[in-house]
Amino acid sequence: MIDDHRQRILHAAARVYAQHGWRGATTRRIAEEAGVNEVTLFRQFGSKDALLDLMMRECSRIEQDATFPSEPVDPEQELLAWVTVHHTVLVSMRAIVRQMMSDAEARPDAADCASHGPSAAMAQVREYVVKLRRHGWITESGEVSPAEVRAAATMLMGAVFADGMNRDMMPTMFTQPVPETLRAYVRIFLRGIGALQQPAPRAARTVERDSTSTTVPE
Amino acid sequence: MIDDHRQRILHAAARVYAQHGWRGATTRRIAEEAGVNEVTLFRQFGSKDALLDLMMRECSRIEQDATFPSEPVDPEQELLAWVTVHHTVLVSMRAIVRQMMSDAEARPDAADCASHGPSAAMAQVREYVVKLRRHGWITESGEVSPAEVRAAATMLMGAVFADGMNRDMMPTMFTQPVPETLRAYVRIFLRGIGALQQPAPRAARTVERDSTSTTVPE
DNA sequence: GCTTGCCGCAAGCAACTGCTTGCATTACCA
DNA sequence: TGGTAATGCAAGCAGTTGCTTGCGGCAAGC
Repeated sequence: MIDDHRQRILHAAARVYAQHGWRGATTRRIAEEAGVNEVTLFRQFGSKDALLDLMMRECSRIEQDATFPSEPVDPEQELLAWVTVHHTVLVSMRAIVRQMMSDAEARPDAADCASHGPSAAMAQVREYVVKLRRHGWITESGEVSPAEVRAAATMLMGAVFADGMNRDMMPTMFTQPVPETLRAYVRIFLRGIGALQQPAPRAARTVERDSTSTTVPE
Repeated sequence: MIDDHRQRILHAAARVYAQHGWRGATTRRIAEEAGVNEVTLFRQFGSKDALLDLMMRECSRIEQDATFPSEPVDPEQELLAWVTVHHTVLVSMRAIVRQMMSDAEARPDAADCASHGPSAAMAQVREYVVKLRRHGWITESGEVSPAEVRAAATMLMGAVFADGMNRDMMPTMFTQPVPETLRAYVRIFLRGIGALQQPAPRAARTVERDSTSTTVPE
Protein backbone atom coordinates (compact mmCIF):
# COMPACT_ATOMS: atom_id res chain seq x y z
CA MET A 1 0.00 0.00 0.00
CA ILE A 2 2.93 2.29 0.60
CA ASP A 3 4.10 2.11 -2.96
CA ASP A 4 0.64 2.34 -4.39
CA HIS A 5 1.50 5.61 -6.08
CA ARG A 6 4.82 4.39 -7.38
CA GLN A 7 3.24 1.33 -8.98
CA ARG A 8 0.41 3.35 -10.45
CA ILE A 9 2.89 5.80 -11.93
CA LEU A 10 5.08 3.03 -13.31
CA HIS A 11 2.15 1.33 -14.98
CA ALA A 12 0.89 4.61 -16.37
CA ALA A 13 4.38 5.35 -17.68
CA ALA A 14 4.43 1.99 -19.45
CA ARG A 15 1.07 2.67 -21.10
CA VAL A 16 1.97 6.19 -22.19
CA TYR A 17 5.39 5.08 -23.39
CA ALA A 18 3.86 2.24 -25.41
CA GLN A 19 1.65 4.74 -27.18
CA HIS A 20 3.94 7.71 -27.65
CA GLY A 21 7.54 6.56 -27.26
CA TRP A 22 10.24 8.19 -25.18
CA ARG A 23 9.88 11.70 -26.48
CA GLY A 24 6.11 11.55 -26.50
CA ALA A 25 5.87 10.21 -22.98
CA THR A 26 5.76 13.61 -21.31
CA THR A 27 5.66 13.91 -17.57
CA ARG A 28 2.33 15.71 -17.75
CA ARG A 29 0.77 12.92 -19.79
CA ILE A 30 2.09 10.22 -17.47
CA ALA A 31 0.86 12.10 -14.41
CA GLU A 32 -2.58 12.55 -15.92
CA GLU A 33 -2.73 8.88 -16.92
CA ALA A 34 -1.78 7.89 -13.37
CA GLY A 35 -4.27 10.28 -11.83
CA VAL A 36 -1.46 11.93 -9.92
CA ASN A 37 -0.04 15.42 -9.76
CA GLU A 38 2.97 15.98 -11.96
CA VAL A 39 5.13 17.06 -9.03
CA THR A 40 4.61 13.73 -7.29
CA LEU A 41 6.28 12.10 -10.22
CA PHE A 42 9.46 14.12 -9.79
CA ARG A 43 9.45 13.74 -6.01
CA GLN A 44 9.16 9.97 -6.35
CA PHE A 45 11.54 9.27 -9.20
CA GLY A 46 13.72 12.36 -9.50
CA SER A 47 13.51 12.83 -13.26
CA LYS A 48 11.69 11.60 -16.31
CA ASP A 49 14.69 9.57 -17.43
CA ALA A 50 14.99 7.85 -14.07
CA LEU A 51 11.29 6.99 -14.12
CA LEU A 52 11.38 5.50 -17.62
CA ASP A 53 14.60 3.66 -16.88
CA LEU A 54 13.00 2.05 -13.86
CA MET A 55 9.86 1.28 -15.84
CA MET A 56 11.96 -0.56 -18.40
CA ARG A 57 13.84 -2.52 -15.77
CA GLU A 58 10.53 -3.59 -14.22
CA CYS A 59 9.27 -4.47 -17.66
CA SER A 60 12.23 -6.77 -18.23
CA ARG A 61 11.29 -8.75 -15.13
CA ILE A 62 8.02 -9.93 -16.60
CA GLU A 63 8.60 -13.64 -16.94
CA GLN A 64 7.05 -15.74 -19.61
CA ASP A 65 5.19 -18.56 -17.91
CA ALA A 66 5.15 -20.92 -20.89
CA THR A 67 7.26 -23.98 -20.26
CA PHE A 68 8.11 -27.16 -22.10
CA PRO A 69 7.53 -30.55 -20.53
CA SER A 70 10.62 -32.12 -19.05
CA GLU A 71 10.40 -34.98 -21.53
CA PRO A 72 9.11 -34.50 -25.08
CA VAL A 73 6.19 -36.78 -25.89
CA ASP A 74 4.39 -35.03 -28.73
CA PRO A 75 6.69 -32.37 -30.19
CA GLU A 76 4.15 -30.84 -32.54
CA GLN A 77 1.55 -30.43 -29.84
CA GLU A 78 4.02 -29.24 -27.22
CA LEU A 79 5.70 -26.74 -29.52
CA LEU A 80 2.36 -25.46 -30.73
CA ALA A 81 1.15 -24.86 -27.18
CA TRP A 82 4.37 -23.10 -26.27
CA VAL A 83 4.48 -21.00 -29.42
CA THR A 84 0.85 -19.99 -28.90
CA VAL A 85 1.57 -18.65 -25.43
CA HIS A 86 4.72 -16.91 -26.64
CA HIS A 87 2.85 -15.34 -29.52
CA THR A 88 0.05 -14.13 -27.24
CA VAL A 89 2.52 -12.49 -24.87
CA LEU A 90 4.28 -10.90 -27.82
CA VAL A 91 1.06 -9.49 -29.23
CA SER A 92 0.06 -8.04 -25.88
CA MET A 93 3.41 -6.25 -25.68
CA ARG A 94 3.88 -5.35 -29.31
CA ALA A 95 3.29 -1.61 -28.88
CA ILE A 96 5.89 -1.22 -26.17
CA VAL A 97 8.35 -3.48 -27.96
CA ARG A 98 8.01 -1.42 -31.13
CA GLN A 99 8.77 1.76 -29.21
CA MET A 100 11.76 0.16 -27.52
CA MET A 101 13.17 -0.99 -30.83
CA SER A 102 12.97 2.51 -32.24
CA ASP A 103 14.49 4.03 -29.10
CA ALA A 104 17.21 1.41 -28.89
CA GLU A 105 19.90 3.53 -30.51
CA ALA A 106 19.35 6.50 -28.24
CA ARG A 107 18.64 4.47 -25.07
CA PRO A 108 20.65 1.29 -24.66
CA ASP A 109 18.37 0.26 -21.78
CA ALA A 110 15.51 -0.01 -24.23
CA ALA A 111 17.43 -2.48 -26.37
CA ASP A 112 18.19 -4.65 -23.36
CA CYS A 113 14.58 -4.60 -22.25
CA ALA A 114 13.22 -5.39 -25.71
CA SER A 115 15.62 -8.25 -26.27
CA HIS A 116 15.18 -9.84 -22.86
CA GLY A 117 11.91 -11.60 -23.61
CA PRO A 118 12.85 -13.03 -27.00
CA SER A 119 16.26 -14.07 -25.74
CA ALA A 120 14.77 -16.01 -22.83
CA ALA A 121 12.26 -17.63 -25.16
CA MET A 122 15.04 -18.57 -27.56
CA ALA A 123 16.95 -20.24 -24.74
CA GLN A 124 13.89 -22.31 -23.92
CA VAL A 125 13.54 -23.49 -27.50
CA ARG A 126 17.20 -24.40 -27.71
CA GLU A 127 16.88 -26.38 -24.49
CA TYR A 128 13.87 -28.20 -25.91
CA VAL A 129 15.77 -29.02 -29.08
CA VAL A 130 18.49 -30.59 -26.95
CA LYS A 131 15.83 -32.73 -25.32
CA LEU A 132 14.46 -33.70 -28.72
CA ARG A 133 17.88 -34.84 -29.80
CA ARG A 134 18.47 -36.67 -26.54
CA HIS A 135 15.20 -38.53 -26.92
CA GLY A 136 15.86 -39.56 -30.47
CA TRP A 137 13.55 -37.23 -32.32
CA ILE A 138 16.54 -35.77 -34.10
CA THR A 139 18.97 -38.31 -35.47
CA GLU A 140 22.61 -37.46 -34.93
CA SER A 141 23.57 -38.76 -38.34
CA GLY A 142 20.55 -37.27 -40.05
CA GLU A 143 20.64 -35.21 -43.16
CA VAL A 144 20.20 -31.97 -41.20
CA SER A 145 23.39 -30.42 -39.90
CA PRO A 146 23.53 -29.15 -36.30
CA ALA A 147 24.12 -25.65 -37.61
CA GLU A 148 20.92 -25.91 -39.60
CA VAL A 149 19.04 -27.07 -36.53
CA ARG A 150 20.17 -23.98 -34.68
CA ALA A 151 19.18 -21.80 -37.62
CA ALA A 152 15.79 -23.51 -37.63
CA ALA A 153 15.20 -22.40 -34.06
CA THR A 154 16.19 -18.86 -35.01
CA MET A 155 13.86 -19.06 -37.98
CA LEU A 156 10.92 -20.24 -35.88
CA MET A 157 11.44 -17.51 -33.30
CA GLY A 158 11.92 -14.90 -35.99
CA ALA A 159 8.75 -15.92 -37.79
CA VAL A 160 6.70 -15.86 -34.58
CA PHE A 161 8.21 -12.51 -33.65
CA ALA A 162 7.46 -10.99 -37.03
CA ASP A 163 3.96 -12.42 -36.92
CA GLY A 164 3.20 -10.93 -33.52
CA MET A 165 4.72 -7.58 -34.40
CA ASN A 166 3.48 -7.06 -37.95
CA ARG A 167 0.20 -8.90 -38.35
CA ASP A 168 -1.87 -5.86 -37.42
CA MET A 169 0.15 -3.58 -39.65
CA MET A 170 0.75 -5.66 -42.79
CA PRO A 171 -2.50 -7.48 -43.45
CA THR A 172 -1.48 -8.60 -46.93
CA MET A 173 1.36 -10.67 -45.52
CA PHE A 174 -0.84 -12.80 -43.30
CA THR A 175 -3.59 -14.52 -45.21
CA GLN A 176 -4.53 -17.14 -42.63
CA PRO A 177 -5.68 -16.79 -39.01
CA VAL A 178 -3.22 -17.08 -36.16
CA PRO A 179 -3.81 -20.65 -34.95
CA GLU A 180 -3.41 -22.24 -38.38
CA THR A 181 -0.36 -20.14 -39.09
CA LEU A 182 1.35 -21.02 -35.85
CA ARG A 183 0.65 -24.70 -36.39
CA ALA A 184 2.20 -24.44 -39.85
CA TYR A 185 5.27 -22.68 -38.42
CA VAL A 186 5.73 -25.51 -35.94
CA ARG A 187 5.26 -28.24 -38.53
CA ILE A 188 7.69 -26.60 -40.93
CA PHE A 189 10.19 -26.18 -38.12
CA LEU A 190 9.90 -29.85 -37.17
CA ARG A 191 10.12 -30.95 -40.77
CA GLY A 192 13.10 -28.63 -41.16
CA ILE A 193 15.02 -30.34 -38.40
CA GLY A 194 13.81 -33.76 -39.50
CA ALA A 195 11.72 -34.38 -36.39
CA LEU A 196 8.20 -34.49 -37.78
CA GLN A 197 6.22 -37.69 -37.98
CA GLN A 198 9.20 -39.83 -37.29
CA PRO A 199 8.78 -41.87 -34.13
CA ALA A 200 11.61 -41.99 -31.72
CA PRO A 201 13.99 -44.71 -32.80
CA ARG A 202 15.94 -44.63 -29.57
CA ALA A 203 13.29 -43.88 -26.96
CA ALA A 204 10.47 -46.37 -26.65
CA ARG A 205 7.81 -43.72 -26.93
CA THR A 206 5.49 -43.88 -29.91
CA VAL A 207 2.86 -41.27 -30.48
CA GLU A 208 -0.32 -41.34 -32.52
CA ARG A 209 0.25 -38.52 -34.97
CA ASP A 210 -2.95 -37.97 -36.89
CA SER A 211 -4.96 -37.38 -33.75
CA THR A 212 -3.60 -33.87 -33.59
CA SER A 213 -3.89 -33.01 -37.24
CA THR A 214 -6.90 -30.72 -37.34
CA THR A 215 -5.73 -28.69 -40.28
CA VAL A 216 -8.60 -27.67 -42.46
CA PRO A 217 -7.85 -28.12 -46.16
CA GLU A 218 -8.67 -24.74 -47.52
CA MET B 1 18.87 21.08 -60.92
CA ILE B 2 15.66 22.91 -60.21
CA ASP B 3 14.59 20.63 -57.43
CA ASP B 4 18.06 20.18 -56.07
CA HIS B 5 17.05 21.73 -52.80
CA ARG B 6 13.87 19.72 -52.49
CA GLN B 7 15.70 16.45 -53.04
CA ARG B 8 18.45 17.38 -50.60
CA ILE B 9 15.85 18.27 -47.99
CA LEU B 10 13.89 15.07 -48.58
CA HIS B 11 16.98 12.92 -48.22
CA ALA B 12 18.06 14.81 -45.12
CA ALA B 13 14.58 14.35 -43.68
CA ALA B 14 14.82 10.62 -44.27
CA ARG B 15 18.17 10.40 -42.49
CA VAL B 16 17.08 12.50 -39.53
CA TYR B 17 13.78 10.66 -39.28
CA ALA B 18 15.55 7.29 -39.34
CA GLN B 19 17.65 8.37 -36.39
CA HIS B 20 15.19 10.30 -34.27
CA GLY B 21 11.65 9.35 -35.32
CA TRP B 22 8.76 11.70 -36.06
CA ARG B 23 8.94 13.74 -32.89
CA GLY B 24 12.71 13.86 -32.92
CA ALA B 25 12.95 14.93 -36.54
CA THR B 26 12.76 18.65 -35.84
CA THR B 27 12.73 21.14 -38.65
CA ARG B 28 15.92 22.70 -37.35
CA ARG B 29 17.74 19.37 -37.40
CA ILE B 30 16.54 18.52 -40.90
CA ALA B 31 17.53 21.95 -42.18
CA GLU B 32 20.99 21.64 -40.66
CA GLU B 33 21.41 18.12 -42.08
CA ALA B 34 20.41 19.40 -45.52
CA GLY B 35 22.69 22.42 -45.27
CA VAL B 36 19.74 24.66 -45.83
CA ASN B 37 18.07 27.44 -43.91
CA GLU B 38 15.11 26.36 -41.84
CA VAL B 39 12.78 28.82 -43.57
CA THR B 40 13.46 27.25 -46.95
CA LEU B 41 12.01 24.08 -45.62
CA PHE B 42 8.69 25.72 -44.78
CA ARG B 43 8.62 27.69 -48.01
CA GLN B 44 9.14 24.50 -50.03
CA PHE B 45 6.91 22.07 -48.18
CA GLY B 46 4.53 24.17 -46.12
CA SER B 47 4.84 22.31 -42.84
CA LYS B 48 6.82 19.62 -41.12
CA ASP B 49 4.01 17.11 -41.48
CA ALA B 50 3.72 17.75 -45.22
CA LEU B 51 7.47 17.30 -45.64
CA LEU B 52 7.59 14.02 -43.74
CA ASP B 53 4.47 12.74 -45.47
CA LEU B 54 6.08 13.41 -48.84
CA MET B 55 9.32 11.84 -47.69
CA MET B 56 7.44 8.68 -46.76
CA ARG B 57 5.61 8.55 -50.05
CA GLU B 58 8.93 8.88 -51.89
CA CYS B 59 10.37 6.21 -49.65
CA SER B 60 7.59 3.81 -50.62
CA ARG B 61 8.54 4.15 -54.26
CA ILE B 62 11.96 2.59 -53.76
CA GLU B 63 11.70 -0.61 -55.74
CA GLN B 64 13.48 -3.75 -54.81
CA ASP B 65 15.51 -4.85 -57.79
CA ALA B 66 15.83 -8.48 -56.82
CA THR B 67 13.93 -10.71 -59.19
CA PHE B 68 13.36 -14.39 -59.65
CA PRO B 69 14.14 -16.11 -62.95
CA SER B 70 11.12 -16.68 -65.13
CA GLU B 71 11.59 -20.43 -64.87
CA PRO B 72 12.93 -22.09 -61.72
CA VAL B 73 16.01 -24.17 -62.37
CA ASP B 74 17.76 -24.38 -59.03
CA PRO B 75 15.32 -23.30 -56.31
CA GLU B 76 17.81 -23.32 -53.44
CA GLN B 77 20.29 -21.17 -55.28
CA GLU B 78 17.70 -18.84 -56.74
CA LEU B 79 15.90 -18.36 -53.44
CA LEU B 80 19.17 -17.82 -51.62
CA ALA B 81 20.23 -15.12 -54.05
CA TRP B 82 16.89 -13.40 -53.81
CA VAL B 83 16.72 -13.63 -50.02
CA THR B 84 20.24 -12.27 -49.74
CA VAL B 85 19.34 -9.17 -51.73
CA HIS B 86 16.11 -8.72 -49.80
CA HIS B 87 17.95 -9.07 -46.50
CA THR B 88 20.58 -6.55 -47.53
CA VAL B 89 17.94 -4.01 -48.50
CA LEU B 90 16.15 -4.64 -45.24
CA VAL B 91 19.30 -4.12 -43.18
CA SER B 92 20.09 -0.89 -44.97
CA MET B 93 16.62 0.40 -44.14
CA ARG B 94 16.17 -1.08 -40.70
CA ALA B 95 16.48 2.19 -38.81
CA ILE B 96 13.78 3.95 -40.81
CA VAL B 97 11.54 0.90 -40.77
CA ARG B 98 11.82 0.67 -36.99
CA GLN B 99 10.79 4.30 -36.65
CA MET B 100 7.88 3.83 -39.01
CA MET B 101 6.64 0.83 -37.08
CA SER B 102 6.63 2.79 -33.85
CA ASP B 103 4.93 5.76 -35.49
CA ALA B 104 2.39 3.61 -37.30
CA GLU B 105 -0.38 4.15 -34.76
CA ALA B 106 -0.12 7.91 -34.80
CA ARG B 107 0.63 8.24 -38.54
CA PRO B 108 -1.14 5.80 -40.84
CA ASP B 109 1.14 6.85 -43.70
CA ALA B 110 4.06 5.38 -41.83
CA ALA B 111 2.37 1.99 -41.63
CA ASP B 112 1.70 2.00 -45.35
CA CYS B 113 5.26 2.96 -46.13
CA ALA B 114 6.77 0.37 -43.81
CA SER B 115 4.60 -2.43 -45.12
CA HIS B 116 5.05 -1.60 -48.80
CA GLY B 117 8.47 -3.20 -49.18
CA PRO B 118 7.74 -6.46 -47.36
CA SER B 119 4.38 -6.78 -49.07
CA ALA B 120 5.92 -6.45 -52.52
CA ALA B 121 8.60 -8.96 -51.59
CA MET B 122 5.95 -11.35 -50.30
CA ALA B 123 4.10 -11.12 -53.58
CA GLN B 124 7.28 -12.04 -55.43
CA VAL B 125 7.81 -15.11 -53.27
CA ARG B 126 4.23 -16.23 -53.73
CA GLU B 127 4.60 -15.85 -57.47
CA TYR B 128 7.77 -17.92 -57.38
CA VAL B 129 6.01 -20.61 -55.38
CA VAL B 130 3.37 -20.79 -58.07
CA LYS B 131 6.12 -21.31 -60.61
CA LEU B 132 7.65 -24.02 -58.45
CA ARG B 133 4.33 -25.83 -58.35
CA ARG B 134 3.80 -25.39 -62.06
CA HIS B 135 7.22 -26.85 -62.80
CA GLY B 136 6.71 -29.83 -60.60
CA TRP B 137 8.90 -28.92 -57.67
CA ILE B 138 5.86 -29.05 -55.43
CA THR B 139 3.66 -32.07 -55.94
CA GLU B 140 -0.04 -31.32 -55.99
CA SER B 141 -0.88 -34.46 -54.09
CA GLY B 142 2.04 -34.08 -51.76
CA GLU B 143 1.95 -34.33 -48.01
CA VAL B 144 2.10 -30.57 -47.59
CA SER B 145 -1.23 -28.78 -47.77
CA PRO B 146 -1.54 -25.60 -49.88
CA ALA B 147 -2.34 -23.65 -46.75
CA GLU B 148 0.92 -24.83 -45.24
CA VAL B 149 2.81 -23.77 -48.34
CA ARG B 150 1.41 -20.27 -47.99
CA ALA B 151 2.30 -20.24 -44.32
CA ALA B 152 5.81 -21.37 -45.24
CA ALA B 153 6.23 -18.29 -47.40
CA THR B 154 5.02 -16.12 -44.54
CA MET B 155 7.43 -17.90 -42.23
CA LEU B 156 10.39 -17.36 -44.54
CA MET B 157 9.61 -13.69 -44.99
CA GLY B 158 9.01 -13.26 -41.27
CA ALA B 159 12.29 -14.92 -40.38
CA VAL B 160 14.24 -12.81 -42.85
CA PHE B 161 12.47 -9.68 -41.64
CA ALA B 162 13.20 -10.44 -37.99
CA ASP B 163 16.80 -11.27 -38.85
CA GLY B 164 17.34 -8.00 -40.65
CA MET B 165 15.61 -5.97 -37.98
CA ASN B 166 16.90 -7.58 -34.81
CA ARG B 167 20.32 -9.05 -35.50
CA ASP B 168 22.15 -5.94 -34.38
CA MET B 169 20.03 -5.60 -31.27
CA MET B 170 19.65 -9.17 -30.02
CA PRO B 171 23.03 -10.79 -30.51
CA THR B 172 22.17 -13.85 -28.41
CA MET B 173 19.46 -14.85 -30.86
CA PHE B 174 21.76 -15.07 -33.86
CA THR B 175 24.68 -17.39 -33.32
CA GLN B 176 25.72 -17.86 -36.93
CA PRO B 177 26.75 -15.32 -39.57
CA VAL B 178 24.26 -14.03 -42.08
CA PRO B 179 25.07 -16.09 -45.18
CA GLU B 180 24.88 -19.44 -43.41
CA THR B 181 21.70 -18.41 -41.65
CA LEU B 182 19.99 -17.29 -44.82
CA ARG B 183 20.95 -20.51 -46.58
CA ALA B 184 19.48 -22.47 -43.69
CA TYR B 185 16.25 -20.43 -43.86
CA VAL B 186 15.94 -21.23 -47.55
CA ARG B 187 16.66 -24.92 -47.09
CA ILE B 188 14.17 -25.23 -44.27
CA PHE B 189 11.60 -23.39 -46.32
CA LEU B 190 12.12 -25.71 -49.28
CA ARG B 191 12.06 -28.76 -47.07
CA GLY B 192 8.94 -27.37 -45.43
CA ILE B 193 7.07 -27.22 -48.73
CA GLY B 194 8.56 -30.50 -49.89
CA ALA B 195 10.61 -28.97 -52.66
CA LEU B 196 14.17 -29.63 -51.57
CA GLN B 197 16.36 -32.10 -53.42
CA GLN B 198 13.50 -33.63 -55.30
CA PRO B 199 13.93 -33.33 -59.05
CA ALA B 200 11.04 -32.21 -61.14
CA PRO B 201 8.89 -35.17 -62.03
CA ARG B 202 6.80 -33.29 -64.54
CA ALA B 203 9.18 -30.86 -66.15
CA ALA B 204 12.04 -32.32 -68.07
CA ARG B 205 14.61 -30.25 -66.28
CA THR B 206 17.02 -32.08 -64.02
CA VAL B 207 19.57 -30.23 -61.99
CA GLU B 208 22.77 -31.31 -60.41
CA ARG B 209 22.08 -30.52 -56.81
CA ASP B 210 25.29 -31.05 -54.90
CA SER B 211 27.19 -28.62 -57.04
CA THR B 212 25.61 -25.79 -55.14
CA SER B 213 25.88 -27.24 -51.69
CA THR B 214 28.75 -25.32 -50.20
CA THR B 215 27.61 -25.62 -46.63
CA VAL B 216 30.52 -25.87 -44.28
CA PRO B 217 30.03 -28.59 -41.67
CA GLU B 218 30.60 -26.71 -38.48
C1' DG C 1 18.28 47.67 -66.65
C1' DC C 2 14.53 46.03 -64.33
C1' DT C 3 11.31 42.78 -62.72
C1' DT C 4 10.64 38.22 -60.74
C1' DG C 5 11.41 34.44 -57.84
C1' DC C 6 14.22 31.88 -54.74
C1' DC C 7 17.27 31.90 -50.91
C1' DG C 8 19.72 33.28 -46.46
C1' DC C 9 19.61 35.77 -42.13
C1' DA C 10 17.85 37.61 -37.87
C1' DA C 11 14.22 37.98 -34.82
C1' DG C 12 10.40 36.52 -32.64
C1' DC C 13 5.98 34.29 -31.07
C1' DA C 14 3.00 30.81 -28.96
C1' DA C 15 2.82 26.37 -27.35
C1' DC C 16 5.05 22.63 -25.12
C1' DT C 17 8.23 20.28 -21.84
C1' DG C 18 11.30 19.06 -17.96
C1' DC C 19 11.75 20.66 -13.63
C1' DT C 20 11.54 23.73 -9.36
C1' DT C 21 9.57 26.37 -5.51
C1' DG C 22 6.37 27.80 -1.91
C1' DC C 23 2.40 26.77 0.53
C1' DA C 24 -1.75 24.36 2.21
C1' DT C 25 -3.80 19.76 3.19
C1' DT C 26 -4.00 15.15 4.86
C1' DA C 27 -2.73 10.95 7.16
C1' DC C 28 -0.02 8.50 10.32
C1' DC C 29 2.71 7.79 14.61
C1' DA C 30 4.54 8.84 19.16
C1' DT D 1 -1.60 16.72 20.76
C1' DG D 2 2.20 17.67 18.06
C1' DG D 3 5.59 16.31 14.63
C1' DT D 4 6.64 14.22 10.23
C1' DA D 5 6.24 12.65 5.68
C1' DA D 6 3.74 12.44 1.49
C1' DT D 7 0.59 14.71 -1.61
C1' DG D 8 -2.01 18.44 -4.22
C1' DC D 9 -2.10 23.04 -6.22
C1' DA D 10 -0.57 27.21 -8.45
C1' DA D 11 2.98 29.53 -10.51
C1' DG D 12 6.88 29.94 -12.95
C1' DC D 13 11.38 29.35 -15.45
C1' DA D 14 14.51 28.06 -19.14
C1' DG D 15 14.96 25.55 -23.18
C1' DT D 16 12.84 23.50 -27.33
C1' DT D 17 9.87 23.45 -31.44
C1' DG D 18 6.78 24.59 -35.35
C1' DC D 19 6.10 28.45 -37.85
C1' DT D 20 5.98 33.49 -39.36
C1' DT D 21 7.66 38.06 -40.77
C1' DG D 22 10.63 41.48 -42.69
C1' DC D 23 14.66 42.44 -44.98
C1' DG D 24 18.46 42.13 -48.24
C1' DG D 25 21.23 39.39 -51.82
C1' DC D 26 21.38 37.25 -56.23
C1' DA D 27 20.77 34.96 -60.53
C1' DA D 28 17.57 34.50 -64.68
C1' DG D 29 14.65 36.25 -68.31
C1' DC D 30 12.43 40.13 -70.82
